[in-house]
Amino acid sequence: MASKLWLLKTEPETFSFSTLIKEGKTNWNGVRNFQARNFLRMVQAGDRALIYHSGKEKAVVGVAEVTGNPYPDPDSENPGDWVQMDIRPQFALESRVPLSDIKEKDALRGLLLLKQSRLSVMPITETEFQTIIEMGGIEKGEFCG
DNA sequence: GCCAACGTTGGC
DNA sequence: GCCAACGTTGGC
Repeated sequence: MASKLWLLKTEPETFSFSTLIKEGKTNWNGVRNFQARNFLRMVQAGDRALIYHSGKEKAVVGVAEVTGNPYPDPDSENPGDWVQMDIRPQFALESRVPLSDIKEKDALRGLLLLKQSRLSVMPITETEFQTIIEMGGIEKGEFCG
């Protein structure tokens, strides 16, 4: 099964990539948006995700790996309806990629983030993923995909 | 601080 | 089922 690529959005004041690195893993939960949930259900173990900081930062800061398939979020009123997943940090970008740079890049014009900034889980293409991490100073092939 | 986009709620 | 009002989020 080919692994998929995602972009996960978080408020760094609430949860940041550096916290993820410090803790070594986290439980990605609390998604209460139908569209985001539908994407989250499509995530599978081994998928990778860019981590984007919204708010003051507005930049992609790193890459995380999904360590297990999504499972019910016990914090929700209807645990059957909502899911969560476990992720771990893979690597931080050498330089963060600000939203302003993303907007100027032709290859990233179709990025869902630009149209629906409120979506907390969204799919991205291989090209978009590669483009962003290269903008972040990571050479293609520098990590094991 | 403001506005745009989106989601939710409630009246009809 | 429609739509207005309101709340939330996020960017500027």
